[in-house]
Amino acid sequence: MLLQREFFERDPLTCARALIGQELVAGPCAGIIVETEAYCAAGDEACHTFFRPSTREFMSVHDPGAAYVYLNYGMYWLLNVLVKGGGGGAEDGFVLIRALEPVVGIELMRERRGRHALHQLCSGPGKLTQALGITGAEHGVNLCEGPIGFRPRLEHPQVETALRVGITKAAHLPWRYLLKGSPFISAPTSSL
DNA sequence: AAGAAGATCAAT
DNA sequence: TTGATCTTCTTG
Repeated sequence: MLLQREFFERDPLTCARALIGQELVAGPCAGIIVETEAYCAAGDEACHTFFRPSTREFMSVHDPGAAYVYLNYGMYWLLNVLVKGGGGGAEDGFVLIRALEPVVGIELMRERRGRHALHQLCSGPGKLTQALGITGAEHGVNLCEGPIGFRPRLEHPQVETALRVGITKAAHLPWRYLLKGSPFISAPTSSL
């Protein structure tokens, strides 16, 4: 059973934290989410809605739980989930899926990635989409219906926070969430 | 029409 | 530390 709409009817910070320890499933592959980041539609200069009209349009026409997939640096697909806590302001936004612990379909992930080591398969937002076969073709699809979606997994994971990775604007906000002690995260944590 | 910026990654 | 590579948006 996949996580349903009501899970994504919360603000980005709450959702980003709640997704840690859950499983991301994509067809024959799956992994435990060990790293996410929250982006808020209002008051967050790093969120695409701040400088991209097309992203604001995307938010307005899609339901919570929709996949927001975009090409970064001309090379890598990044997967977000649209969340809507209501109000159309800071309660709405996106959660970026940044890293997984590979669990199912590991051989296929290895083929797609061209890497063998477990910790090199999904330890970054561009890596995990490649490992799971997620591209722009999935942009806009709803993740509550499969074949891509989220499965409940860990009951009470220990979650840590840190600064978001790779951004220049609003870089001081501690909106990165990590599964405590996981060796599968994308980068060392930065101090707050 | 042209340019800049960008939520990355792997090789040097 | 650097190069690869392309979409979106802004400026002329």
